[in-house]
Amino acid sequence: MREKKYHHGDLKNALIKAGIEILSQEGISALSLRKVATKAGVSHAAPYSHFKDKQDLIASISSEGFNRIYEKLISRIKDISDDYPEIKLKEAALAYLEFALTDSDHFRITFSGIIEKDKEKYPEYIKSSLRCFTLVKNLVEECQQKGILEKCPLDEMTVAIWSLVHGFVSLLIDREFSHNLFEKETQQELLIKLLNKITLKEIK
Amino acid sequence: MREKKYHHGDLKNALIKAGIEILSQEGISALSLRKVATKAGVSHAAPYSHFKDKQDLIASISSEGFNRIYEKLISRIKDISDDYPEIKLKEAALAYLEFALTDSDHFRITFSGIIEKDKEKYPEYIKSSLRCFTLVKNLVEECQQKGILEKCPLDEMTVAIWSLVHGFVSLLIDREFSHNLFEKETQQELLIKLLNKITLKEIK
DNA sequence: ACCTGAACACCGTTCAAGT
DNA sequence: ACCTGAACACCGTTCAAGT
Repeated sequence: MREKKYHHGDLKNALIKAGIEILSQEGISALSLRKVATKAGVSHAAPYSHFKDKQDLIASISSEGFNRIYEKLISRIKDISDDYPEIKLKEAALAYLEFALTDSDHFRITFSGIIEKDKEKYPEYIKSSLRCFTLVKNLVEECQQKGILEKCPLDEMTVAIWSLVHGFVSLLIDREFSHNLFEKETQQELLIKLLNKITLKEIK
Repeated sequence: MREKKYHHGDLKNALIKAGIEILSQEGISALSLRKVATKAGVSHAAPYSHFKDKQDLIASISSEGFNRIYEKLISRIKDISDDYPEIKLKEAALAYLEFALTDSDHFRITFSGIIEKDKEKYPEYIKSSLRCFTLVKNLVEECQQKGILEKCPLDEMTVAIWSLVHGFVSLLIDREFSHNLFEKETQQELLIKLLNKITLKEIK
């Protein structure tokens, strides 16, 4: 039972977690370094022992965003038979939508482009992002092999699928679709209909 | 030659313009009410005579974002014959991409969802946004009538097209696509290939 | 190595006061 | 009606100092 020095020994992760909690409770505009520090029970200058600046913390929060999306997709498709890649694709899209709806400010900050030019400075962010892209790519490849998706270059089809799903959920949480669009069908149903505009066989 | 009282008589628009300039020159993180006021040559409290708060100014900047997108699309397709709606659709998509690339921070703030729950409070924003949506809708309808796009419910196809294009350019300016994706083809070419995943006839 | 407290520049917002 | 200047609470960041 060794005593941890300072805080609980893993202040860095505690700060990331505190930041994500603030995002879900109070939203992006309330996310400040000082509030994150207070929430983690340390002084306002303590975060600077673990992060270069606020952007550095946001980069970590964004990486964790990709990690949570990855975990969510994986746990949603892991029990689906390889015989039905179109069901995997459908469930992955729905999981993506679900994350954006339930953790919308975390989703938003993950894709806020706040990293901008210095993206090379955040290798962990790149890694988490790429892992998600690869997951989608594998799903798309399975679908191509089973004749669900056209056999064009894999990267091209992956970008098409991701762009469609990402664009839809982004415009959705930004409330760009007028309300009467969802009288007849749910958001989930509409997303699947959109996917079916690209697939060769209908996903039900 | 009548003298205008205070400033130049249209401080409100001057503030919006100043904000957009800051966005293009220094980016979103540099956009502050105080800096906007200074740039327009007034005191830091002057904006409160024209905007309720910072969010209210951002709502106006976002409305202007939609207006500029609208003007850009219109001027790009106005000389194209009605016989080629697929060319109109293509040029509109390219214009959308162009705006996002050249004015990326203005584009980002327009879709930042900063309006959030109180969107009803910003009728001008809704109006500008809806005008863009309607423009796209008309293009999609023309394409459906000429057999370029499947004849499903109009709103459904419009959402599909807008989601695909919006998702692609959003992920692009957020640098989510790894660099080697664009070795063989340009961003423009890739966008058209994505569109062709949805169209019934190939757009060249 | 990790954290604190004081310090500084900057920000959003309010309000009494001026024209 | 429109703008100013002072005021206040809050923020990001730095730095000397403490353990």
